[in-house]
Amino acid sequence: MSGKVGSIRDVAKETGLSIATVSRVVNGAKNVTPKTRDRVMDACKKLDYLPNPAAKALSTRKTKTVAAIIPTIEHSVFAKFISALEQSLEDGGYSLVLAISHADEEDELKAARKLLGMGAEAFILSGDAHSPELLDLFKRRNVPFIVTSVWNPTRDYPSIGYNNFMLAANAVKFIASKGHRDIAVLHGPLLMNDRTRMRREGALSLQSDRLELTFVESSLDVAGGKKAIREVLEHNGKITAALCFSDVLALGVYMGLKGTGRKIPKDLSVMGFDNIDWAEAVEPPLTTIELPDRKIAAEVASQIIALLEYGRPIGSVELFGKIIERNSVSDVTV
Amino acid sequence: MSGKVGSIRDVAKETGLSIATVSRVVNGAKNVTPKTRDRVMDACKKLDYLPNPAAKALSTRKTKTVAAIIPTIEHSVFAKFISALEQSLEDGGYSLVLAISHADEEDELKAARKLLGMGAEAFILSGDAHSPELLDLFKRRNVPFIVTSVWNPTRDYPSIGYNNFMLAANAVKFIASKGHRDIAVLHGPLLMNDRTRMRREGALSLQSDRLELTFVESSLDVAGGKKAIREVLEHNGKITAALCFSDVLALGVYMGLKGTGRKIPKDLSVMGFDNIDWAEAVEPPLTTIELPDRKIAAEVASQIIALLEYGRPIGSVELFGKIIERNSVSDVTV
DNA sequence: ATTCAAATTGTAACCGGTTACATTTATGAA
DNA sequence: TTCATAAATGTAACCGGTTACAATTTGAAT
Repeated sequence: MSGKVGSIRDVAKETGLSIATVSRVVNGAKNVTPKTRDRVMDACKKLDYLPNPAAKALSTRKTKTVAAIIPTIEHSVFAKFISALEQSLEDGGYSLVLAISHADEEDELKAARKLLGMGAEAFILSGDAHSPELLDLFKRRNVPFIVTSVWNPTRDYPSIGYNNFMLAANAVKFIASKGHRDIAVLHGPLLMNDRTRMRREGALSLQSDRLELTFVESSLDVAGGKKAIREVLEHNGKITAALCFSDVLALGVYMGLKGTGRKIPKDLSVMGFDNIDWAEAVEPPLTTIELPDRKIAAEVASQIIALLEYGRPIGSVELFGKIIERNSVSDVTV
Repeated sequence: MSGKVGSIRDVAKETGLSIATVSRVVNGAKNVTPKTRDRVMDACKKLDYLPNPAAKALSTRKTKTVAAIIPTIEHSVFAKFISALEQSLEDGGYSLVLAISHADEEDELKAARKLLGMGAEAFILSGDAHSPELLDLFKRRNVPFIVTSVWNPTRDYPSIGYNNFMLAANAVKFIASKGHRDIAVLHGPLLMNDRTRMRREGALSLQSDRLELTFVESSLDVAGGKKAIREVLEHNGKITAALCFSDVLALGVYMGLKGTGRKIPKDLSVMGFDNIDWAEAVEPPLTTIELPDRKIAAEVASQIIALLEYGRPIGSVELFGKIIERNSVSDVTV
């Protein structure tokens, strides 16, 4: 399709200079006369010259491209993360290429092969469950990668994220501190989602004879939360609070209560996870945990760039969530 | 970083064959002896060989990469679109590279330059407002592109999407058919968003002495819808229905009504746009317009591939929205 | 066994950049 | 003016694939 596009030799011919000189000015080398620089720049403009990326990548062996593989882009947490990542990478002169794994290790592996085949220089993975084959592939080819969303210092590769176990434990503690003794914990699918699993374990670690936790798994959407809260309330009338491992589930709880006569937070306290953009606008405003997704993205980008540009090794870093207290969880009314 | 990776000449050496033959088997040419094929494949596996994409792109002048520039990824409509696009392109052997324009023509132009510099062979743009410089750049370099989300057969470049003017007009007609005469129309920022502008005009075209439309602009999020509905209801008590050009605004309306004593749909009918995944789960279930975003993505992908592979020219295509009637708009109670 | 076309494999040029090294030009001190 | 040195520019090899064309092998027919 694309018609003839000017090459560096065309520019050289146009200016009467050599391709080496053209290359120098295009790459901003300092040792060129201002006069020649201008001459070349004019010719570039005139010929509409853009360096051929393939040629450049071939001779420098650098594509300035990093890959991210995420389970889905259709959840705002990931969308926000990707958006921030793209921004940070861009600022550092790198491009982001994206693939979706659908939370499937096989798909992730296939995506990684493809992205490698596109020249990705480093990888950003999500979560803590990856096929051994993928890890092996990275090791054999010496491809740097970071795992995000989770923080797990026990692995031999770097992870940047939060401690899901702690986050959930802290949320439970917060609710318990309001006097709640019977708490429903709503979460999305456990299968292939170690983030959710870690949160569940964190909550579970606080279970005791003074604190009864009822776990309900549902699809990770509003309909799931709605269905889940209705079911659990029907079977267990003592529950006074619902902890949702995702704000969309919390919205489901809001909707599930409509028409039941129960009010939030008088009859049921609800707490979310993520601090999604509408968490404050909902009625009553949702108490939730703000996750530092943009910060993770920035940290990931800066570490990857530091590695790729200066060989500085990547270290794991833990980032912390913050409870945003609004009006959806109240002291238990005796 | 990456350690030595095998090149095609290494594989040739390993097998004792020539690089041409290796290239043939790697690319699945038919005229190779099965025996040689196996020999090469084994060596590839053994040496962990992956063809260098830059070299391949350089000699074939094909990157198998298409670019999409979208205003934001943080709205589910775009996220869904991108997800579907990635899928369809992938199935056709192409990769998607993504950039975010923040609904800014300058950013869009910059992104396009960068993506061109990454070797994108075709572009997918969103909406109908683009800098002339960008259009000119594409024309000069003969880069194929499609505009999506909108359908506008008057332009000299192809667009695949829906007719926003008609969509909004139909929505207004639908609400009016239930007997409503005073309708609030809530929409996001008009600035830099021709989709919203076209919808507004479509609604406006139905304004008459029998049909009073009150337009309210707000930020495109739940908080915006909430604030907007409260304001408009305060100033105009006759309003019996709210048409929201986005489901998130509709959710804002739901929230805005809480505590005011007004009920949906008894006191206020509300209709959305998008049929977002939770539209059905909300209480009462939201009547809205389903937009064929996945279908657009599939259509866009298949046309782009047909062009890139077989030179088949791209044609504009109009896709239609569909009103999904649930329980949030009712006949006006006199 | 010989011949010849068809099938397989090899050789080498080319894609469009970068860069080490060689060459030319500019600068300034003697 | 002359020469030493530094700065600017040029030459050509190289990155790792693809592919036209040449060379070789295979196999069927005579």
